[in-house]
Amino acid sequence: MELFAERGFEGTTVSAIAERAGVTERTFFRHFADKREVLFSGADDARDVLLRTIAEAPPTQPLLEVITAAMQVIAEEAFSDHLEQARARQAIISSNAELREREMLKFAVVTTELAEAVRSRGVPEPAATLTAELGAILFRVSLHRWLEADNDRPLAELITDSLQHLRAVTSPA
Amino acid sequence: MELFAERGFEGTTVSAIAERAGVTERTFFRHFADKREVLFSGADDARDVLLRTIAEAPPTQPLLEVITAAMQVIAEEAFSDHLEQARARQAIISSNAELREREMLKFAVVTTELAEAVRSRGVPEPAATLTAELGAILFRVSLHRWLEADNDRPLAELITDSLQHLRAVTSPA
Amino acid sequence: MELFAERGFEGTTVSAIAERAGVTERTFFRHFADKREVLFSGADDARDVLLRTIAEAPPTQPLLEVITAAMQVIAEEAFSDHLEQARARQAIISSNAELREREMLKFAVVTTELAEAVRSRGVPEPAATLTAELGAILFRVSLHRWLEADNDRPLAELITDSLQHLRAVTSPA
Amino acid sequence: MELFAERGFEGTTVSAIAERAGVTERTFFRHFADKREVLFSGADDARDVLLRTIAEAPPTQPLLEVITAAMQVIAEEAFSDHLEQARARQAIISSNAELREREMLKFAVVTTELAEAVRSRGVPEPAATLTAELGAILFRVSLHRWLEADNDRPLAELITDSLQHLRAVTSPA
DNA sequence: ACACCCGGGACTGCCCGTTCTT
DNA sequence: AAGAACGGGCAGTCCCGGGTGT
Repeated sequence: MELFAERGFEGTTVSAIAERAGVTERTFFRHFADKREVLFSGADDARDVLLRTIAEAPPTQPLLEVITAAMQVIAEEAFSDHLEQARARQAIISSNAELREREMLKFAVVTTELAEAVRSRGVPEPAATLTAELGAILFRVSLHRWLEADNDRPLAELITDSLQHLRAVTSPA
Repeated sequence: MELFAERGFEGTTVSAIAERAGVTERTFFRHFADKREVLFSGADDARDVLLRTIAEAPPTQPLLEVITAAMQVIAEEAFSDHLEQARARQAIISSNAELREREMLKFAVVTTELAEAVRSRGVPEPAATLTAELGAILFRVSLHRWLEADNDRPLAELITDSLQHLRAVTSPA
Repeated sequence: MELFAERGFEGTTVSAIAERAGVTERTFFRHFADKREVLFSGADDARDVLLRTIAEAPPTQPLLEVITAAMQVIAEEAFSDHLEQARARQAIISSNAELREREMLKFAVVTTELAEAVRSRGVPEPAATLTAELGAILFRVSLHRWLEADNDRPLAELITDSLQHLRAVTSPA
Repeated sequence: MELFAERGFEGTTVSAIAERAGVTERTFFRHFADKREVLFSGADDARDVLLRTIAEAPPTQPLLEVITAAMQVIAEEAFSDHLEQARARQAIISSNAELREREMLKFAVVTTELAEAVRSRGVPEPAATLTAELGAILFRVSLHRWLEADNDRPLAELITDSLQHLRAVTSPA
């Protein structure tokens, strides 16, 4: 992270990272599948929490509310206390196309798993995929708003707010 | 494309592509920014048509309908006559993580431009971004359904259908 | 020069230079033999003046004095009014190994021509080459001292001063 | 070396060198920082010997003599038995501008370290740098004379001889 | 689990030659 | 004579993987 902040992602070679960590390049690749993965290795925990929370939700609750509630759980657990850190990380990701690609792939994988979770609650396709994708959008848009420089509202609140905007936008009138 | 079909994307070296095309590797990279770009270089035209169609739509029409209508235009122009080709292309992309990443980046770029187009029609944030993202989802889900092996409905129809599903999913009840 | 100052020599591509100058890359290479040459194209004038001044010196004068006098001429003509510019240029050169190499080659070429000029005044080898090399050293050391941040003595004076130091260093005692 | 002799330096590609050595291009660059370095990789040993010999010399000895003595040590150790080899190497270097540049850079680096060694024996600037540069010149001129086709005097003797010429040239009379 | 050595593909940058145009 | 457009070719760097030994 220090190196990325100093020289940027592209300006930092794997060799330099390994040296700073006191290991060889080869060892770096034993821990991370590739260079980008360094910035995403922590995300798996949040994903597990998300899916588990959804699985444990009461079966009668509307799906979109189940999902937003689960996202608010991870918002509290994994994000709320690390705003500055999240901003720094996002700044690095935003400055590099390859990292943005990877970020979207990560989101897409979770979205796919989310769709699977929705299906297993009895929703047929294409509604299940659409629901999961809506959840992903809500989280992405809310996260983006949360990370904006002039924001001071908590992430969980922004998720609720974004859901309301979403409903307003979707209504046919 | 032939080479990708024969040996897969990863199994095909740029050197082999260049040789087949009768040029040097260096020349390949003058025409395509990187190896993946070969599979996406045609998408820019569709994007231009999309944005232009939206810009020319009557200003009173609801945004989501403007967007879906524009997507149906490119569905007709750029997709409908190339189903088998699109399936082959999608099979290659789906088989490779790097290509899926690139595909999502392309979608994201268009989505950003779409949000800009929506804003320029008077919609404030965060509604503009949400609307653009909804449009992107609709297109992605519809395209996916269109490419499925057992599908025989036209893409434009699937877009309309997906929009209705979307509205059903979003309604609070 | 602006580009080199902003992004460094290595960080500046020929393509960027050409673009800034409003021409194509190919045209750049018609004017400069290679990228490094941009920083040395002005040096040829000084060299001509140096060699001409030596050729015109009275034949009885001691060689080392002829050379130092000629160097003081170009110190006045080509350097004295451009201290800050010379410092900026030197900072760029010093920051890059390839440029330092080229700088030394340039010096070496002049030194060879200088040796030829000395020989043509009747000095046999190896004295001629040694004399020329001494002249080159004097100029290099003096130039370096002149460019130092805390220096305020004129270049011509530093050349005289360096010659005295040189003599002190060479005397066998 | 064989390849350079056959086809010249520019006519020899790194790919050809690697192939002849039975490794890949990639491995070549792991051993040599760049193509030119092949011709200079042995010089580091001589440099180490030079600097160590100077460091071990009695502190009262005049500096220029310390340096010439040290150069005579490496003349015996590293050069005297390899005249033909040195001539072949020099012929390659002389035939190519890039190699001459690199040769001069190598000399300059050693000269800088030499100046540092001189300073650490109590000589102030600018005398230290001048002394080191004089040493470098002596070695270069002597080496050049040694490699000339019609020479049969040993390198160590030429160094002594060149020093005397240098003193004659420097004396004000 | 780490070290070291090598292979190999993707890319980029510099530089050169040709051809057509102005 | 100078520039635009296009391609060739080589050096060099980076990411990443396999093998092997400890």
